[in-house]
Amino acid sequence: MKNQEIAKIFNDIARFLRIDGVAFKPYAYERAAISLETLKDDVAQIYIAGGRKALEEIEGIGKAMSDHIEEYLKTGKVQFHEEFKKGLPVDMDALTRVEGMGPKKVKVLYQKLGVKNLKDLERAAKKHQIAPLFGFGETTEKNILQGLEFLKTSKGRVLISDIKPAAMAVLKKLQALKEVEKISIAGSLRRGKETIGDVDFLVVSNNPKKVMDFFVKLPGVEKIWGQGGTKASVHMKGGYDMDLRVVPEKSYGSALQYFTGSQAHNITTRKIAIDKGLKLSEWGIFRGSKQISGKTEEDVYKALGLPYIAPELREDQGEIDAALQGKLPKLVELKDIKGDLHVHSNWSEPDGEKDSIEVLAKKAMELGYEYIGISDHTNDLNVEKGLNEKELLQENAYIKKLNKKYKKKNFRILHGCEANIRKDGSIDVKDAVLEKLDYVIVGIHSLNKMEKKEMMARIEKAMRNPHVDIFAHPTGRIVGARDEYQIDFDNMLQIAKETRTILEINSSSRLDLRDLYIRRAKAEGVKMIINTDAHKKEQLGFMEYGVAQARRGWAEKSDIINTLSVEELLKQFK
DNA sequence: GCCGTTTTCGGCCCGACTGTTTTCAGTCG
Repeated sequence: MKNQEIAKIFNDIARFLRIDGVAFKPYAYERAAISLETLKDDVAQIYIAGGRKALEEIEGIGKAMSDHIEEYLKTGKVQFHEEFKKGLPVDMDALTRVEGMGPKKVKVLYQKLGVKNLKDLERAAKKHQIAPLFGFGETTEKNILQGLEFLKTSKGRVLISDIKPAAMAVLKKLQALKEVEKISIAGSLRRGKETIGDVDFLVVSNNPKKVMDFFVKLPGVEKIWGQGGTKASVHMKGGYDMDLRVVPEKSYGSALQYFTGSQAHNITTRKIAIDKGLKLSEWGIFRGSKQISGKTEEDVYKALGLPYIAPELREDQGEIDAALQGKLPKLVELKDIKGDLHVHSNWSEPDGEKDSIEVLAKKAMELGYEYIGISDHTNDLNVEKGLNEKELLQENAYIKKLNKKYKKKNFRILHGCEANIRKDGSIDVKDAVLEKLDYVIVGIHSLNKMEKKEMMARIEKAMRNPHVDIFAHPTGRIVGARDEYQIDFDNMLQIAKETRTILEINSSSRLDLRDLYIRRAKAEGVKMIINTDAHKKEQLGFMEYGVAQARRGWAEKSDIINTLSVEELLKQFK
């Protein structure tokens, strides 16, 4: 989609305008960029269908913005943007990634020292050319070097499942301190975002110094960026930062609300406060200089005339309007999940690291599940020694036998498979065999670079197979590693609806469907299932990340079929 | 540049920190 490309240009323009000291316009360009980024339709299609008039109906898009969009769609460029670039030919993205470097400093360093990229910046800082410059100084130069150092050790944004276990371990240790009265994780981790920049802890304490001393000496701390009266900041060996802030108890709620974000959500809540003659900050809600709220998050939202809004919804994506109208979804929860149907066993790799069906079942029972579904790969998947049809039937017989044992434990093992969708849309297992299984998952595992039309025909054919129940990782994206296939998601939803195919929310590093797609699937009434795609018993624990993604997609219990009892679940399958 | 059940003109979120120009600009979250 062109949406993201144009959004990037608008963000760029905003930055250039800021450099020139233009007031307010940058804000308008940023708003337009956010609006495009989160738009569900392709802006090119909108333009084709409704012309400029349709463009101007988009939130934050007026006459000038629609000029730019039209120009980009016709020529692939925006002249207004090109002019700016000519005036400041630097790697702005990289340079502003250095902590403390903003657009204006970038401009000064380019004009005075010819700094165009990170290498130039490092050279200039090491030669002490920066400190003498007007508006800079010794500390700024030192901070730039430190910022460059951090960039080298930083992994950037980290996948949530790579960081949350470590964050929870730290949380537990802090919780155990008697000096800690209240504590919570904040930031994007609390909102359940798929990638996390850094981990934020918020604390109420009767002895902040002691808590912070403990924090900076935690195992895994590689470097202490800073430690003050109310804030400590450290860099971890894992390549990410953790921040700890101590706040007064009377501001705990407003601070938690503030540090949880998102920034866009905060801006909107603060505007609501202004409309009510109030002022919202991390310190509380104020009427004049008098604090009227702030001890808990519930209080803060209440003072704004809103019900509590779950962190996963706080992205300024319509949650405030929904809250005002009393139409917030009742989000699905981890405890609603009754089983996991995308699990691989050692049947498909006897000598590998996978666990036996019995071990997986035991783990599922420990998680409080009522069922587990074994879905090994099939014929085509040589990498994972996919089961052939004979083996699949043997596995089926074995599971039937096992189930007799589990019956008195009120637990059931379901038998499925993760079959492969071939190039032509056919399935790599015969219908006669598929028919014997409790359910059938299909997925694309090769030839994922097909043209959109071909790819959609392939997917449609697979979903129309009368035995196919679940479409695994439907868009093919892998967070931070691979973009989605060339697909038409609206079309996919229509086919899923028509064929009653259930779309998977895969909890592994795929996180596919992603949040915005989940929301669209829900809107179309397409059912989904949250699976882990576990290849080891520990990975059954990934479920929480799929649930977080589902919640970010506004999904309710009724949208997710593995919240059903086993009898009801089986009725969902063809 | 965009927007509007208090506005078609006058607003655009808020506070902390840093360095330095000692009153405020730049940056961050």
